[in-house]
Amino acid sequence: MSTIKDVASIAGVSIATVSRVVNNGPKVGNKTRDKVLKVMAEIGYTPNANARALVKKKNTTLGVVIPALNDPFFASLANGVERIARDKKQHMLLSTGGFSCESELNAINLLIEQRCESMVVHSKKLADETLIELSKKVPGIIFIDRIIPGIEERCIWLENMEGGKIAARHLLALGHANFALLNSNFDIEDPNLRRKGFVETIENANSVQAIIQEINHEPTLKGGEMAAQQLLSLNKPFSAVFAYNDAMAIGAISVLEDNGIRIPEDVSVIGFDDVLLSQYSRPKLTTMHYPIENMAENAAKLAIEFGNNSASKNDFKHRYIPSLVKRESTSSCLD
Amino acid sequence: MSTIKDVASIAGVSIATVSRVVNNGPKVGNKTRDKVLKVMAEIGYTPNANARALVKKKNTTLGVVIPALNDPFFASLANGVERIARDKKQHMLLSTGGFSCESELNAINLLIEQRCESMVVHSKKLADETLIELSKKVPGIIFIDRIIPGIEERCIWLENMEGGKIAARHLLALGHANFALLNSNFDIEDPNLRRKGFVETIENANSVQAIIQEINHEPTLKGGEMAAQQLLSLNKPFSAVFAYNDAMAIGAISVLEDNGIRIPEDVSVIGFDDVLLSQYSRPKLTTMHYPIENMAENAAKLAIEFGNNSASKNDFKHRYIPSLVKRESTSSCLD
DNA sequence: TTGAAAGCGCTACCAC
DNA sequence: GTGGTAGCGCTTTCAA
Repeated sequence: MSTIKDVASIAGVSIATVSRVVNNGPKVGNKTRDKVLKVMAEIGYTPNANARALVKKKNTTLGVVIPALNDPFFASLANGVERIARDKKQHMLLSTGGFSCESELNAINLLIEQRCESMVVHSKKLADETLIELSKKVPGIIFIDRIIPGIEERCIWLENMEGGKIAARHLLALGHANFALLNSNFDIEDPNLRRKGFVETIENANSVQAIIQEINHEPTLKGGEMAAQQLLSLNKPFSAVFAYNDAMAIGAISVLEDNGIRIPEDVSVIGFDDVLLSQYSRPKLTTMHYPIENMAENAAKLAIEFGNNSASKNDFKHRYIPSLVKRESTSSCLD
Repeated sequence: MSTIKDVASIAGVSIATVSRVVNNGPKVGNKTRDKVLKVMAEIGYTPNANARALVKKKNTTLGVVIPALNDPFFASLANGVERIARDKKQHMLLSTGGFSCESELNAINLLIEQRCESMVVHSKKLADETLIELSKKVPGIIFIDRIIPGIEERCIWLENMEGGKIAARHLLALGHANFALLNSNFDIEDPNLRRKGFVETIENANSVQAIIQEINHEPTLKGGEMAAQQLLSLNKPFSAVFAYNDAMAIGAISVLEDNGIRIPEDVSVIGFDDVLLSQYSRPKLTTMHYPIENMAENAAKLAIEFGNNSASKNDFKHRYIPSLVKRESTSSCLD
């Protein structure tokens, strides 16, 4: 691949001049500029971003860490970040962190090696202290979907407990009293918070004798199916299901329907996340809207500002509340 | 951020020695190694990948270009590439190419600037000649989901026409004679090829008087809804629908059902791609399986081999044929 | 086993 | 307007 030297020598100018025209620098004669441009086109010169980053001590690369790509929730996250990257003429380096401590740390280190000045990181496994350490080392790092005491200004998060409460209130208002909670078995905070909000709200309600059966599984379509199967085998009555996410909800619905249970006539189901899929499932899924794409956009903007040391502190929203999207999978309890 | 010099001076050794321990180089005394390691940990040293890439004239970065992230089909593609990247200890740089010539070229150039030695590119808009030019400049570039005459060894593609044929044969075998083709209105080759295979097969069949109505829309859920709406308003009989992709198929099903048409009792619907969603739609979608993740993995391996000049030509599969996945959305024509 | 030094491709500063 | 050149952080000879 050709270098700036090649261009310079063919065009008969110095590399300084070539650099100026490449960077649209000022003070370049028109004929010189044209000549250089012509040579660049002829030999197909493309500047080396590594060399540039090295001398400028700065990248045009925005890093993202998500657990995996093939999950619509994380795809939306990445998509939000990507949009901002494009807006700000940055590139996006994506690194998947999987679901373990080590791989999350690896993914982040990779971005640091590339000297991404800004990064949006979705980490659930790493300890608070590790992340705080990291936040000191990398000024432009922002943690999404997590709240870390002490560095809240570097975090963007959703109030999971609120989500549980809102879902419970909705189901309670519909007259349900026998609940099933199909929760994630991942060892992270979110399922606990959602459960807490859900359970507390129900227990504080005056409905006599509300019961809640909880079953934990992988937060996937498959996991939802298995959880529903298990729920059915328990053989206890329930008229409302709160699933950890839309995937579980839809998996559960499919098993429930296969067993002759009508949604929402016999059982109401509510999901979480509001991924695209939930609008197209049958029945359309009632769910808690998680504004992840919007959050990701803000995280990316914040990361870039922090990376530039230009964070304007005040005008950023860090805390988001999910909202109920009422569709077709929930209805009044007919018992 | 600290550099190799910092480590060297604190540890009281030369930068050459530090470099050796960082790279697990040979011939480093044990105490020296330990001392250096200790300093690195203390000051939180992370090697600068840009500097490294500059001198080695080589990256550990595998580039990918896809149109967008928030489409499950492309997410699968990226996921396949990512898996191989991880296997081969490479990083993945993702660049979105959108749906225009300029943005596709931008996306590719970005990867070239970063000097990715290997890249998997999904380009539908750029001309063959441009891509051939590119393939000369970048030895490790592989084009996925496209076949470019002259550089077939650098391409991995699916036989779209075959897909259309197989879908048609399936529907014909079920006794259908009145067809609707809900095709993509994108100006690329795929919809044309799928149509060609579909239409030819039907016309060559001996069924008297087969009719095919074609409607074009965006290849999305929304587009499928609109296409179905339009189809209904045509007021002509049809008992089988071949959609450009699963999203359109599912969008169409939702409109059809809203209009009291039962799937598959009244109308059979077949999709294309076999994205995860199609397993969980109701009814479960009959579709053409597009082994995109597998293709992407192979593309990534190929890209890495070509990037290393070590392409072992013969043992790579370049041409893929879609296969029918029979689920619940198609059945015999009862008319 | 270790160090000195050249040089990767580029930007930015200083001369002219 | 243009050229010369130091130096970004690192790897890799070559010597010692």
